[in-house]
Amino acid sequence: MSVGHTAVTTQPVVTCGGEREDCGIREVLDRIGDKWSVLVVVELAQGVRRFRQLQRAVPGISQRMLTLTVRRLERDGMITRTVHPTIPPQVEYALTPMGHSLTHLVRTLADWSAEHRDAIALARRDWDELNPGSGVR
Amino acid sequence: MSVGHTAVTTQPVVTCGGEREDCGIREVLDRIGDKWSVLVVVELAQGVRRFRQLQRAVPGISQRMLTLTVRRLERDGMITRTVHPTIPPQVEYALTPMGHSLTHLVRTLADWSAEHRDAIALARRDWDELNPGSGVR
DNA sequence: GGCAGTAGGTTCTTCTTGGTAACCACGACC
DNA sequence: GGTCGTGGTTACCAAGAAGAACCTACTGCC
Repeated sequence: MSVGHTAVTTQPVVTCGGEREDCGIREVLDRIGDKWSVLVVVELAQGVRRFRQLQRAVPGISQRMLTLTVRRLERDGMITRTVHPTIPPQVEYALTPMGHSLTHLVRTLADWSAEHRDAIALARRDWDELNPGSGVR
Repeated sequence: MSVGHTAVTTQPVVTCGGEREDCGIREVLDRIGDKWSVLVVVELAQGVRRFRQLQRAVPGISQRMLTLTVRRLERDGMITRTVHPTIPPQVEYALTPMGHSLTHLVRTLADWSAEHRDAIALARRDWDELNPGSGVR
């Protein structure tokens, strides 16, 4: 911003570590940014769970969404799926080490949220008062 | 809280800080989990930007999506929008302190992503080999 | 006069996400 | 014999997010 001989157009000050703009943020968000993944991970952080247990622990999730969510998490190596060939079949889901490291990340998110929740709610109220009926939400 | 006289069914081991399952994770993800917010925040972390600058810096974003994104970020108190009543009007976007704290969070996300990217890609390939044509993505 | 740039707004269409419901096999329970 | 519970799958559908294309109003440049 200050002195420049030939004008530095856009000097990267806080890049993401040498990568372009994106870094890998989009990848993470594509993975856990959906509606249910983090909730399932948080529940599995408490211990091994079966399908119905998960469904009951995550209120509002449908069978299909839970199926899709655990499949994706399994595919990404975040959880393991163990089938016991009993009748009726028992399927157990558990976090992998990588899935467990994800819980730390989730914790960071939660901490940030708790820290700024009030300020955000306040900012929203102020903004909504100044811009009534703008349709932004 | 601890010792229960009538059997504690599921003892929370890694709760999110006393709140239910959710904590504030969903709030954060609802805020930054969309396709563009983090990218705009990352770009603004480099300094003050104008509308067109942002649009050029975030490849692929449409005018409308950029408008919506900056409006929402402004509403949540993450960025400020300063209009200079010149002709043509100049509008400058900048991070607030809270928006800046968000960049730290984003950094954490990026670090986690960089650390586990390879392992995830590997897990995916293995899974896709074992489950061909399952339709999961 | 015509084009580019600036900061959007408006409308239309497409794509993705998530939800609902039905169905399966199998045994247990009543 | 009907229903429940288990762990799914499949088909269908509604809502919202995103994209594309057009519009404004204003000025400076050639």
